[in-house]
Amino acid sequence: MDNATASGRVARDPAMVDVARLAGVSHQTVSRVLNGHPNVREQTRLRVRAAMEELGYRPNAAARALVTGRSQLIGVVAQNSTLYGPSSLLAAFELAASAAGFAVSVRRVRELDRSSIEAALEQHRNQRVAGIVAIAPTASANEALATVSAGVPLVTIDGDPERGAPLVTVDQEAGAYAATKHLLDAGHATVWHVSGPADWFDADGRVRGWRRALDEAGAEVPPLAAADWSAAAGYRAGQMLARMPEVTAVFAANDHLALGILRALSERGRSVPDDVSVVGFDDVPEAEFFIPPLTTIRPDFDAVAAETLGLLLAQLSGTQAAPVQRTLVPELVERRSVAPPQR
Amino acid sequence: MDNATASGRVARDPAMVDVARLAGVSHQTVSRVLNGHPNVREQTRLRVRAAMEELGYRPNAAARALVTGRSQLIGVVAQNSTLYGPSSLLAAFELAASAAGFAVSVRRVRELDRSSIEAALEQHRNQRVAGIVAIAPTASANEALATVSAGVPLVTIDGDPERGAPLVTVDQEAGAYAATKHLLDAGHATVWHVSGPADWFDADGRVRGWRRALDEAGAEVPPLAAADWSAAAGYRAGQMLARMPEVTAVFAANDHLALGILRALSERGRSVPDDVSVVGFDDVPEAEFFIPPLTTIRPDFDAVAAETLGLLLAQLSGTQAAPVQRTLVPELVERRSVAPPQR
DNA sequence: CAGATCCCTGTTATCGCTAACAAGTATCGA
DNA sequence: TCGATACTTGTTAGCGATAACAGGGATCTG
Repeated sequence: MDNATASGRVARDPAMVDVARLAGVSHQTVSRVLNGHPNVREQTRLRVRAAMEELGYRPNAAARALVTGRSQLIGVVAQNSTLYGPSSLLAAFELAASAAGFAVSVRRVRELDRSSIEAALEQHRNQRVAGIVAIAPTASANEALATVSAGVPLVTIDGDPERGAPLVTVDQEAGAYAATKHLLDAGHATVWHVSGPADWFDADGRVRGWRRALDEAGAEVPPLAAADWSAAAGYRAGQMLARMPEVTAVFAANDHLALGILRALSERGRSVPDDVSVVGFDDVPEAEFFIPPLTTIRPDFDAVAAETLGLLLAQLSGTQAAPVQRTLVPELVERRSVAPPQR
Repeated sequence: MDNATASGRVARDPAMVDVARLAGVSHQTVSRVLNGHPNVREQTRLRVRAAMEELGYRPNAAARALVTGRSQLIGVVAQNSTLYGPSSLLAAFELAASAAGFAVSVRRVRELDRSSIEAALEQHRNQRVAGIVAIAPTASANEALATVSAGVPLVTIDGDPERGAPLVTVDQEAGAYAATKHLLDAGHATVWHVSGPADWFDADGRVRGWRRALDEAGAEVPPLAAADWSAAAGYRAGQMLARMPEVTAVFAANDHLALGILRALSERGRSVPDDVSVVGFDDVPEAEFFIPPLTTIRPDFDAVAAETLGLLLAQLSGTQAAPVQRTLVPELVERRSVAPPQR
């Protein structure tokens, strides 16, 4: 019972053999045309292409993946968060990958713990993804990744540089250093810091950059205000800082913290930047419209995404055997939340 | 040349036949165990599971997809944006799908035009995705979707209710109505509106809800301030509104517009909420820390994601033949940006 | 002009799985 | 006790592509 009868119509989606039959060639020749193999006569190529067009032929990725053992899929493991940085990164990566002809399969995990990450990697490998990208900004996530051999090319974003695995990061320390130095250069005696969650590398790097800038300037290192990434935590920290007259400059670990700090300062009548200067990190699109417009540090997420894809593709093509790490230095964006301290 | 020799080791990843050999059954029985088929003896099931464990067997999704014609993949078409609403929605959907055992393949398009969307759908179908979710909040996106028969279950989010296709939306009109009514109830003679981009359904619905509330109250309908979704556009609109003494209440189409408006008002010395009341839409996490904390409308993105997945799974199981539409009503979150008008 | 070489194309085997059918054993009611 | 009806398992045949090899015709070389 051939359901591809002389009528020319087939019940199922057209496959390679259907195209081959219509074009009067073998399915192998169709395959060659599809994959751009050089040794096909021009005339044949045209005939095959016409047949594909006519039947609305669409290659079956599953069949191809089965025989080659590799799909045109890149797996991503990410945390379930709407934090600006990770979200932007992911969006940028998806766009870059789509442009390169890869689909991106995203697995969100609730927590970046060992078992969640392992499960996510497992499922990616079941799908026979060509490579995996892990957005792993915490220590626990990195420990988990270290114990798991992916079996496929793996690139980590925002991970642990010590691990020696392929990695793309934003240079948090350089950004924090620039932010702090900018405040010191404006004439402040020292700079206070409201930090992100302790187990994030990003937060840690920003603390280090802040401290290094203070050390180099010989400035006193004030106590660290530990927070998380939320505006709420920034507000709480800001309520403390606002009460201390000696606080004239604050570097917040991200823009949302800075927003909370701005409100706390405003509520206590401390003017920004006249009484207190504030610098953030991330340059969220709306930072320019905070009150006042926020001076901040801008990482280039598009560049991070592009580098990540590049590293992954290099591993796929086997060009790159040794692990490679790339670090991107963010830039300072000056707005109106910084001024010299008042006399 | 069998490379799975008596040594028990295989060069390639273990396949079903390897498990079968070790467990002393046929590969079909392994398949049955894997798929939870009922008619397998308990003892056999255990033996097979043990063999799977021992070999570290992992099913090959490509092979399964090839034979069944369907993968455990859900394709998503989304625009390349970091707007809070779509991003949150996507993250929530990814989490829900992961929990249900589906991978989510995301294709980002730069623009929601016909050819981009068609290309994205095309690639999803090549992957033999089980179903597709389109985040299609603009008219052009919906036109494109209407002309394309997906050939697989398709659920649209934020799309055109007129199309009659399966759809999940937030009730923009109800949200906007509630926001506007809240301001009128506070005693304002009328409410001005800064709207989102004209070709978005979300923006359109919010305009309609705003107008309906005004009409019902018999209030004058002031000219519409058309903007996009950005804080920058809000700021520009705010600069106009701040100059007009008769403006005492503004409903912004989203929180970031509201942020820009707040800054513009602040710059011209018009106090919120004393001189002007403002309501936003979205309830971004940091809205509580705007100056002042923003009264806004909160859509439940988790619920939207859950409904979407539910609709898709229902279509997959064939339970749901007729197109179904679900609408979720957002809630008002009262903060401090609304007060009665000054005497 | 014979033999080697290059192009182009076709044939066959295979990837790892599920579907469909077949067949053997156990359980049951008459 | 015997046929009917489970339940459990195995055998065979694809799914739609690529890989490897084979072979025929044209072109090149000496």
